[in-house]
Amino acid sequence: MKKKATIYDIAREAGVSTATVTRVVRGDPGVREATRDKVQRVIDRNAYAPSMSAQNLESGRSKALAVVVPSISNLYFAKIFDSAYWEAADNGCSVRLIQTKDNQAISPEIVNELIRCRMDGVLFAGNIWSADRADLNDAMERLNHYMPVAAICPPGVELNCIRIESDLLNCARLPVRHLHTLGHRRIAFIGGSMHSKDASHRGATFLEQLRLLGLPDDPAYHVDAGYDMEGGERAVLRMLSALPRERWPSAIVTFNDLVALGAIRQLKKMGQHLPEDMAIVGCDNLFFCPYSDPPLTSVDLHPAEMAQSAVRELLVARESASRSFSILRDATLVVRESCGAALGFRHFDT
Amino acid sequence: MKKKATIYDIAREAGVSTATVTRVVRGDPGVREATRDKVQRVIDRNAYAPSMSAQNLESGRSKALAVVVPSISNLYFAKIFDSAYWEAADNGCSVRLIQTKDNQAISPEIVNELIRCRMDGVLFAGNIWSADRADLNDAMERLNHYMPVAAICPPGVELNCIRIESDLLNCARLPVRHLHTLGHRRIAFIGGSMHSKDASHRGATFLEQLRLLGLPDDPAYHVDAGYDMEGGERAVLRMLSALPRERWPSAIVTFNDLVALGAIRQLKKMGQHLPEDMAIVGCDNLFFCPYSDPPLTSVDLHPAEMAQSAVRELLVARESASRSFSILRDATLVVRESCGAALGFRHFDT
DNA sequence: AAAATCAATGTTATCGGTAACAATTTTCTT
DNA sequence: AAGAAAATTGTTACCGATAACATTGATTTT
Repeated sequence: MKKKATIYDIAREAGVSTATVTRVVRGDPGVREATRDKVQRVIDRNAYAPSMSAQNLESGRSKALAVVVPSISNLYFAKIFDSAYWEAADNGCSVRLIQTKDNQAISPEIVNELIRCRMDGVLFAGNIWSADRADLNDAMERLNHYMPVAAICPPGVELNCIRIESDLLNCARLPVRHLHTLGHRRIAFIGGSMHSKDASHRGATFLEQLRLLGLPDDPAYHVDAGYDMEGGERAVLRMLSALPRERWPSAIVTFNDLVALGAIRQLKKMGQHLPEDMAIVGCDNLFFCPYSDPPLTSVDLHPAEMAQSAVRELLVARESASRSFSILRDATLVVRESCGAALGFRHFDT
Repeated sequence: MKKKATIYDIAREAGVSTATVTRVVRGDPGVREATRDKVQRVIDRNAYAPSMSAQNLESGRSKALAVVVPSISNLYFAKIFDSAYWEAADNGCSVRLIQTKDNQAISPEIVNELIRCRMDGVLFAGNIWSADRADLNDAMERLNHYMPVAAICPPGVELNCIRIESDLLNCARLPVRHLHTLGHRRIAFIGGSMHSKDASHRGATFLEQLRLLGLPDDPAYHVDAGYDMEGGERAVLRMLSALPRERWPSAIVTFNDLVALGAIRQLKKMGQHLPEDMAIVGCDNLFFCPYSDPPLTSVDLHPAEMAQSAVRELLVARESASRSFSILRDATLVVRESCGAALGFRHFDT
């Protein structure tokens, strides 16, 4: 590897001052054509580009945001990052991706890293709010010294930052109402881990909807399913094994599409026909929903739009002072065949 | 936002020199307990952490790698990034994700950005090698001034960098041989865009395998399918519509699992039973393969391991000089039900 | 008690770039 | 051609941290 060129190397080799090199690099006016050419040739020959560290140090700004997620291999978070990435790029900002090791906490190490990088803003997605309150407040406090903070979180969470709220109310209401309209009366929910506040929040909202419609909220219809396919399979097996056939639900609302995928597989293994014997609704509207068998009805929380809003607000907050407010983007139910809408109204309460 | 604290602020407020602050931050020995406590309190009160820009400038190293991919929403690239991220983290390195706008080129802007950031290394995934040769060599040349370069690419590509080769030979050979063993004689390939060298390389390898086994390499069995589900649907429709029923293939090898998913849907629409009427093999072994209907047999190129190797080599190359060599990780065929292996040997050559 | 040793802390040049201003040319006036 | 104005180009302090070295003060040695 050749020695990395600095602006001094370029200036010396071109026989000009560093200021002139800067002018040429930035395309500033007020440089004689001949000088510009001469300097540009030296720049090209050395593959020179000004060091970002030096620029950031000088300007005191990084022109970079951070997005903190549990895992980018999770399509939901990938959508969020992707959207944030391009929205920031449109505004001349880069985005750094930070993954959390333990899958949930907002650790002091991460806070430190964010501060060290002097980010212009940070967006948290994934359930940081289930961390210990004191730790969380402390982290927010520390971060707020240096940068605006945004978080995609359930409604009503107390967080001293820009809150982009997931529409968990509709996330539970839309599928339940839809299934109710189709004639379903025994509706089950297989939700994420009950240890997560996010998941239990969804579970609570789900139960509330059942009660509003006067439907049975049998605890046997509400089981922990984790966040993935295996969880979905196990949850269905556990739930149905524990119930006599005549008390089986006629519809299952799942925590997300992955859980739904697992649930579908397990139901098929148990000889159920979908959607005739059992309706299924997922959440996140991932790319494969139209391609599952049957095509999966799913709630779309519009993660990309939430991320876009978050980035916009962060960029605004860089300048101004307002730091704590919330934004909500309504969820949408995307109806496909797994909920059995095409079958028309039927009364499932045998 | 409070004024961001610098090491000078901390030093002044604690009544010590900057050197002592640095010592406390790093936990260096040789600081009196009382002094350490005093300084630490000021650090905590101000949520101070040393500026990375300043550190990088001083040390001349960024301790950061870059991973350049077309889109992180693509699960294959997400796996690569994820793996690179943690492998780098284990070695005290961070990883920056860069997405390419046009989905394939290694643009001068990206090269410039990489140099500006003074990355310690860069890993390219996605088909940069299909760019114009002159541009590509130029970009490599420029990058090599500043950092080691690695690329995940097809075998045999001429690239002046560390090449982590995808095992495209087996990627075509394994499914074709397997299907042949099961009795299939008319095997089709619906591949990525024919404009991409990667895709055409796979197509060529596929045809070669057919010839080696003495199977027909009818051009009608080889159609462009893009990279996603829609492409798979269209490709199947186009291929089968153009053929009389008796010349339909009995098996289809697809470019990747997404294309396979689309193909499966289209085949079902056309009334085909899978895998009895038609065997399908995908590629990438994505998470949903066990959950598709039928569960999808797929080739695994082990992207995570490739990324891990790439990062290791990049970290080694930081120190040493060797810069151009290649590594190959064998592909694996993961047999599930979509290829009909469970049905036993049958002769499909009606 | 003076000298030597060691522990704790301070000083300063430096990294690569930019901003603000200073200095030098060049071009234009009259 | 002298002086003014405009166009180029150069100089230097600074951004925040660290390394290398310098200094101070305390403790031990003789």
